[in-house]
Amino acid sequence: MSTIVIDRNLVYRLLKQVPKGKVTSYKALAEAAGNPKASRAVGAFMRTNPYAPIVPCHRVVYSDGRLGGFSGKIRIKEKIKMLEEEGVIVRNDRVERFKEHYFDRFSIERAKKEALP
DNA sequence: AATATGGCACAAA
DNA sequence: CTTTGTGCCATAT
Repeated sequence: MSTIVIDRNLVYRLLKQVPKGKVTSYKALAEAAGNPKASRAVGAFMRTNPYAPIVPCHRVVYSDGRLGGFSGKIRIKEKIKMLEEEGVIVRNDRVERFKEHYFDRFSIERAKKEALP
């Protein structure tokens, strides 16, 4: 019996809580949304994100600080550029001082009240 | 409807 | 540190 395993809209709303200059991970979002195992699905949500760039999908990276994808290989440069404009230094596909920039203090309560475009 | 492919994570080697 | 294999869930074909 199956139920919803991870709520796509909830993930988008949670992601909106990540402030400029910070990053989060696919895993953190999956956890916050209630399914720690669904990190890969979160990636799929980002890939088909209808609310970009209102929903800051460029602020989502691997849980170890590496960048991961962004629509293939070429446009990864743009992700880096956006992040650096927000104050996040990226070197060798890795976020510098990852821990300091890492955000995972999501509020599920606030997210549920958030509206989506 | 069935299989393949991903903007992932984690453990083992 | 790297590579390889496995689990997971949503999308693309």
